This record gives sequence, structure tokens and C-alpha cells, in this order.
Amino acid sequence: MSRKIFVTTALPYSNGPFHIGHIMEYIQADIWVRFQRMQGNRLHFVCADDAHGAPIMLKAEEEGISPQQLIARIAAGRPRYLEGFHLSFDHWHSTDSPENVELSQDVYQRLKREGLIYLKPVEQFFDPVKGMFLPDRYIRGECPNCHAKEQYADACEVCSIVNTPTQLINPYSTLTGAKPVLKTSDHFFFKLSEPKCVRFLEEWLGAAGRLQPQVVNKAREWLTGKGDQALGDWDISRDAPYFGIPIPDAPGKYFYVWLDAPIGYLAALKSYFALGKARANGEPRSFEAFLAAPDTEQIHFIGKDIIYFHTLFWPAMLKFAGAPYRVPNHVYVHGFITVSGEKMSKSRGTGISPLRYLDLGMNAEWLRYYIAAKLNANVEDLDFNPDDFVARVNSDLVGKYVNIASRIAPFLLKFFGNRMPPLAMTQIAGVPVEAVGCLRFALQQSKLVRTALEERELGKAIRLTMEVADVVNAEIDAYKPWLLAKDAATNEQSRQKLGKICAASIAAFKALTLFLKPIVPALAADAEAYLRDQPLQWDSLDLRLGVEGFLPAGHEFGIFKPLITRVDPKQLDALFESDAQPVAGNRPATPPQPGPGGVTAGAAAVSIDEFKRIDLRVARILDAQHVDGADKLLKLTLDLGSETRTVFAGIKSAYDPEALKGRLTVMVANLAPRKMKFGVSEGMVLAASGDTPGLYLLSPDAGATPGMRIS
RNA sequence: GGAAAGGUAGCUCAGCUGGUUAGAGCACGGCACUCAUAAUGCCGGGGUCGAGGGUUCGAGUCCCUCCCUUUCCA
Repeated sequence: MSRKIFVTTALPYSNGPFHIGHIMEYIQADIWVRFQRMQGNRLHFVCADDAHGAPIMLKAEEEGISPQQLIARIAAGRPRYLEGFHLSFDHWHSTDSPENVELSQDVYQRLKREGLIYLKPVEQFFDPVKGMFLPDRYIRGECPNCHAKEQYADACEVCSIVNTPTQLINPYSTLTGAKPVLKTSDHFFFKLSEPKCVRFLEEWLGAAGRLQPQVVNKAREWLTGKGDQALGDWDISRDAPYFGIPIPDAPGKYFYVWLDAPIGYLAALKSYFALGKARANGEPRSFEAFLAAPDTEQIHFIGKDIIYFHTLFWPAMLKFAGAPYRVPNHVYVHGFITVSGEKMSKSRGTGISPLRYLDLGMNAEWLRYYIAAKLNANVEDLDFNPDDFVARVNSDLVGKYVNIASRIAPFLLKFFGNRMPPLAMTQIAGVPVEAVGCLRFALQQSKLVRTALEERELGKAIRLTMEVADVVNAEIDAYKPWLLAKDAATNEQSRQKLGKICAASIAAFKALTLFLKPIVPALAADAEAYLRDQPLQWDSLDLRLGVEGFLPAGHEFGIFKPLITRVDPKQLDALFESDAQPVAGNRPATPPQPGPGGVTAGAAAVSIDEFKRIDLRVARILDAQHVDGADKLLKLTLDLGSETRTVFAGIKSAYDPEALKGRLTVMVANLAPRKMKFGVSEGMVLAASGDTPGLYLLSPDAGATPGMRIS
């Protein structure tokens, strides 16, 4: 019986590109997903952009674009990462979608019918200039305890005391600088404190094997809190202006983004069904039928920061919304990724930029392997250590695993016509087994590897796998095939012995490829191509104990090519360069300001570092338009590979907009956005001009593609 | 202030319900080998398992106290 599984990863917020933490989670989930597929389970792996909420609304406003434009720009950058890291999502959607509106409103109305929704006045700070209620993160003021200025309410950076916004002295809105006023408004609440909710959650949390024990403890702590620790009802509405989903029959009220975000999991799944992708993936039923089926499994991978939402609100919402909605079967929680022991910080620009990793030409399989090597099923943080990374990848993946094929392939080609030699069997307790220990060991380890992968003990799976690789390498040393090869042409005994070690080693290599395939799919695909045996599935190993069923004698191999290169430590240096230039779509908090104009011949020399601060990129002009009311400007839409930008360029005198469409040019990608009368310009394109009239846009040579860095 | 997780060789980490001389990889020293992307194999140095008490015939593994790191909560 194959399992029917629906897997999600946490929805990334649409206000910026992926960071290494997202990629880590996706890699973890992707490995598990690929492992399930390899066992013949029917699996649907979906995710979506989390597009709603005040931060996105305000960021878009700041850039002079609509929220939809902002999230479209972010969405346009997603595929590059997903493909780049070999993440096998079946569908990627958005919470700003018709499916999500429908499902969110439906869930809400069902909860309302259940008597779990009520209205209550809430008093909050309101920005009178902006005309909107202020989320806490947009309020600053003086700390009432230590009197440090410009502190956020949640925690004073100086004395660490926690305040509420109303306790701050001289509070002000970071949006307008205005002094906020207290204002009351009715909010909708989800009545989580209702006894039937609490009873349900007790039971849901307690189910054996559903959650990691640490997660259950944490959730129980919240659930059973007393006094002011008691679990409160959940405020699920926000007042206009808000970028979100309107609440039915409540003009001016929107769902709080955290209500519609998890429903986005289901919206993504629904869209996936609607597009026929589910059918193409072997699921003939409708979305509703699939979801409602008792044997469907719903599994979420998340980070430890959002346990609260996924173990309390989310299951309760689903439970009381009723069929076809179902409660999650599992919520698998992972910790954070640190870099050299330091917590990553988006604002300080530390951490690893996944896009930069790809830009530098680093192999995604290295990162997948390394992350897998350090992951377990616990809610523990994981440290990315550059030296460790190089050592792990080079010694395990290249020195041990690939090396086996690399040292055996030449013998197969030279002495056995590039075909699998016969492998003698021996009898142990009446059972025929391979005469060579390494293969026997590989088959024996397979059960343990399989269990480890199933349990998300990825580090353990890799240790078990490498134990096998060690044994194989040791056995090759013991047989000394290079000595046997010397007289194999004349001595039949040597030839047979050579065949035996080659056959056992290459069969063990196949087993190792199988073990590693969910972790390093692209590398495994190349290995499969050499083995001429694809795609590998787990039952290919389980069918028979004998090598005959696994790799029959006479099977012909492909041409052996080096399967993966070693990591060059220099690449890691580049990845971690302290003055790392921002890459497209990952602009620093304080973009370099344009220098004083009027640079002419004889301008002061700049250092290489100063030059490197300017992020020049190849861009494709997707669209060019005249701008009403501007006599010099054209409005350009530029494709940067990972995102699109709007740039106003003063080139109207020299170019017809139609003639520009589709051509490549060069842009400054990290120029501070500039507000103009006609909108925000997010960079500039480069053109040459001299003392005589004429303006000449730069172009790269043929072969350059959008997003390439110019240096 | 309350809570959770962690503190094991230079580094990154394994060590199941307590049981013989605490393990791996990398790094380091020596040797062997040359088939292989200088890869591989063997041998070795290196740890008072955060500190201190306690339970036990026996504790890295259980209990208590303390220290340090990280995180969560109000």
C-alpha cells in the first residue's frame, strides 16, 4: 500500500529573497520527500509565498508600487533558487490568490457557525497622519526603565526589559514620526480558550509519534498555562488599510496574515489540483476528496520559531472547520542554522546568501550533503562551519563514495569489456550471500539507512552510508586489484579474483548511490547514468539478497566520468568575503549612496574595494514605455534574472522604446531606490556620452544572460 | 524573573532503556600502497565526557546544586 502524503514547507514571507534558513528547511523536506517517492509513495510537495500583511503593504508603498507588484517581483526570483538547489516542489503558489480567499473565508465562516468567533473592542496605537493602526514594530520610544531612546516596545536593546507600546515614553510612529494616539476598534477573535478547543488540542498533542517530544512539551506549556500565562483567544482581524483577505460581512476588516498564511498550504494544494498537476502525479481524485480521505497524510515542515501557530491555532482551526479539512498528521520542527557559531542576521548581512552561493558556481549538491550530514530529527540548531564543509564534502563525497567507482571503473573497462563480472555466492546458514563482505555489509546497512531517512535522522543515514564506503575502500585495498591486474591476462585465478572485487565494489557503489540519492539527486543521476540503471528505487535493493537480482553479470556500464568536483576553499572565502557585495535582490540595509556627480578625466582613483561596492549586472529590457509628462525619461522594466526592476532612464532622446525591448544592457543593481515624480526608480542603466550629442547604451557580448555580475 | 535545549578529543559531531580499557570524520605524527579527482589502507598521539556533590557493585548515561551558551515566554 503506497502512502498518500501531502507535504509543505513553511511559507516564506514575500518581502525579500530566500535566506539560508529557508533553503535549509527546503533541503530537509526535499530529502524526505524524495526518499518517500523512491519508495513508491504518492507524494505532493507544495509551498507558496506568504504575501499579505502590513510589512508588505508598507514596503510596496515605500517603493511606490502596489503590493501585488512587490510580491510578483519576489515571486519571479523564486524559481532560480528552487531549481538551483534541486528542490523538487510539485507546485509553488501564493496566499494572494483566489483559492486562498475562498478557503480562508470558508474556514472562517465554519468557525463562526461553530460559535468560535466573537467580536471584542481593542485599544491600540493609531498613526493619525497615516490613518492606520500601528503594528508594534512600527512604534518606537524611550524605554521607561533605562531611558534609552528609540527602543522598540518588545524588548529594550539596552536593558532587555520588555515593554508594551503604551509604556514607552514619547512614542512615535516610525512611518511618519507622528505621535500615535490610542484608538479603539472592534476585532474578531478565535475562541481558542473554549473547552472543546482545549480538549481537542490536548488530545491532538498527545497522539503518539505525531510531534517531536520537545515540541509537545512546548505546546503543552502554552496550552496549560495558568493566570496571565493562560492561553488567550486569538485576534484574527486587522482594520483597513491592510493588504489581506476581507472578512465576509465585515466591511473594512481583514484577516490577520497569520490566519490566511497556513490556509495558504491548502490553497497551494487546491491550485495544484485545479491545474491538473495532481492528476499528472497519479492522484485521480478531486482536491476535496483527496483531503477528506482518511488515509491522506498532511505533513508540515517548519522552523522552531513558528511552533506556536502550527501546534495550537492551526490544528484547532482545521478541526473545527470540519471535513474536508483535516488536522495535520505531523508537524516536523527543525532548529536554526548558524554560521561559524554565529546567529545569522539578515539586517547585518551575515550568514550565507544562497544566491551568491549559486552565483559563485558552487555545487548545490555540496550544500545538500553538508546540511544532511548535520541534521537530525531534533529541534536543534545546526552550525555551518566553512572548514568542516570543505572536509565533509571532499573526504566523504569525493574521497570515499565517488572514489569507489573511480578506482574500479578502469578495471571493468580494461578486463571485463565494461560489463559486470560474475560474482560467486557462498552459503551462510543455508542462505546464499555474496562472497565479498562489503556488499553483504551494504545490503545489511540498507535497512538502517532506510529507517534513518524515514525518521529524518539524516546525519545518521550519512554516517551509516559512509561506514559502508569505508568498508568498500578497505576491501579494495585488501584485494589489491592493481596487483591482480598485472597477471589477469594470463592467470585465470587472478582474473576471477579481480572480477570478484570489481563486481562487489561496483554493486556496493550502486547501493551507496541508492542511499545517497534523496540527498544528492543530481550526483546520483550521473552515477545512475554510469551504471546504466535508472531510476533507482528502494525496492530494487529489497527484492533479493543476491547480487544477481541487483546487478546481473554481463550488465554493461556507461563511460565513467568524474562525477563531482571537490570544493575549492577559495570559493568559501569568496562566499564569506566580509565586504561581500550585495547581489541582486539582496540589497543591504543601507545601500551605497551615489557619489558626487561630475566625474571627469582625472577623477580621484578608487580602490578595488570601492569599485566592488557597485553591483553591476546584465539586465534584459523587458519593456520600455514613454512616460507621460517627462521629456527625457523612458520607463524601463528590467529582468535581472532573479527579479525584475523598474528604472527610469534619461535616454528618450536617443532611443525608440520599441527598439529597446528584448535587448540586453548593463545596470547598477544596488543603487539606492530613488523616488521620482513618476514613480520609484530601482537602479540605473549605463550609457556612454561625450561632448558631442549622442547617447549610447552599453551592451554585453553575446552569451551574457540577465543577472550576470559585471566585474 | 520563569521555561526549554545544549555544554564529550584542536574543529564538527555519534554515544539506545546506566555495564568491560569513551567513539567517528577532519586536522596532526608515522608507515604502506599507487587502481583512483594527492584519492585509499594500517598504526599512533590527543579527552579528569562544563564544575561539584549524591544514588549504585558500576554513570558521559539517573538525581541535586552551580557555571557557561543558545532559544522561548510574559
